[in-house]
Amino acid sequence: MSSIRSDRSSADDLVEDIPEATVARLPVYLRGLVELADTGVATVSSVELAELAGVNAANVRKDLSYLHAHGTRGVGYQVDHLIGEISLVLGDGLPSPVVIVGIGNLGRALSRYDGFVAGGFPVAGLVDADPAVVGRRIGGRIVRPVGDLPAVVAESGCTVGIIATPASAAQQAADHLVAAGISSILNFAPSVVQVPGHVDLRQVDLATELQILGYHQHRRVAGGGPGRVAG
Amino acid sequence: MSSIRSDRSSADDLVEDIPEATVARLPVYLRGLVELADTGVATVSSVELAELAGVNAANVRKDLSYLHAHGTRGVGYQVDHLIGEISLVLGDGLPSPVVIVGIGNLGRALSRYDGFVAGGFPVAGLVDADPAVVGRRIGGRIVRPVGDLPAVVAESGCTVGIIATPASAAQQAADHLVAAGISSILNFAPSVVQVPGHVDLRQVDLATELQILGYHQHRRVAGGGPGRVAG
DNA sequence: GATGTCATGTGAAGTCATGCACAAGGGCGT
DNA sequence: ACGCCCTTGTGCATGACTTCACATGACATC
Repeated sequence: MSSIRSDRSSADDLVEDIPEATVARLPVYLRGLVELADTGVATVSSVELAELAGVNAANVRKDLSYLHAHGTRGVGYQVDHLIGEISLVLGDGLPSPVVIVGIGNLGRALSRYDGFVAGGFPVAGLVDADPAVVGRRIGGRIVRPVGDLPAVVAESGCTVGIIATPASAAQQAADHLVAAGISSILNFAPSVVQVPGHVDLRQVDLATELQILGYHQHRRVAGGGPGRVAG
Repeated sequence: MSSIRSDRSSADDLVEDIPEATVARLPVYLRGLVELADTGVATVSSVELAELAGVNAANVRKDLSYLHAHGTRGVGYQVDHLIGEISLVLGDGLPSPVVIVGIGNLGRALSRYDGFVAGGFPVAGLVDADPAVVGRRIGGRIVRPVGDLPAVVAESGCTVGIIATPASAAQQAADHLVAAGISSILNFAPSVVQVPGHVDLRQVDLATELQILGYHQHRRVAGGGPGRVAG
């Protein structure tokens, strides 16, 4: 495993190439581990952690093998050590402030969302294109115009942008964020946006999720029923 | 393709087995297609649709081949026909009301989210465990106690539950929803919840998404530093 | 100190998804 | 009516991820 790509690096003993699927599970592991640590549990087996995260135990072991977080055979993994390793990999050592673009219903809710701060992602600024919204005070923060985006980014050194605009404004918002130097974007708008290759974009689409649920439900009722219900 | 699994059914010409990855893309296609239809476009090629959805063209064709939405060679796909087929597969013919559990910041935002109604998912009810919240009027709807969940579900015939509670209450909320007869759950709480096999559960986790972004960013800066791109 | 028990780490196989490349086929111009 | 061109539909190969199964290794007990 490590020998395969030993050609490069291994000088920096940091993460080299963690599969996306694994990366997506690490935060879930981390949550479970923190919970365990709060309960005073010192060690955890891959089976326990797997149960906590809702995945296969072998999967957990393989995932953790990508980090330098080795366990002890016959015992398990050390909870606090694992927390440290995963946090390190996720870049959680230093908090990354976020800026939220689009202060509508969703944007307001996100501004006040405790999970951001708790997860090391304090809200550094709020911007909106609507002059009627600019200047308002949301969760102790003043909404600034989109034109201030570069300034907000520069002041706070924030690196993550959250798009909470309507779909029609999402691409513009993304462009502004990219122009301001943001390199990671979380897009809540139901719209496909294009960004340069050096920018990382993730989509969180409520409507899509519901429609996927709708498919399975529709299928359960119509497709799985007796020859198809049809009402 | 059709001959492979002609052993069973083919009597019900409905969808039989669409890959998850395809299902996840269908809503994106649908959005693009509706947009095209609004612009008056009648036909679309797989290449155009692929660009609109941000995926590969062959992927689009393969995806659509799972539906009974065949195109015309040399021409492309008929936009309105495609819209009909995808809507049908996603069960979008009849709207599925949703009930939201947990009326905090996020729950309130979701209650007022226009995308739900537009996507055929009208909000049928709001419930919360906190007596201080119960009785309040949010977006024209009264918040009811969790105990009313079975009644709300029965009245509205809603089939989708949205969990917008804190993580600590998520499992309880899920249990209540399942007990009330809900078969599809969208969980916004940062917590793994267990549901019976006949219930479909999808996770939407803002903190996790941010942490995934954090990984890539961290990696770009720290891991990729000297000796690789770095800018 | 030897031995049994337990959990990790990983090779290997199986499953799923992606993308290329090309044959099949329909429409349009001449 | 013929043939060209364009786009669909899809076999196949590649790659990514998951899961099983087992050997490796550590700890505790006797």
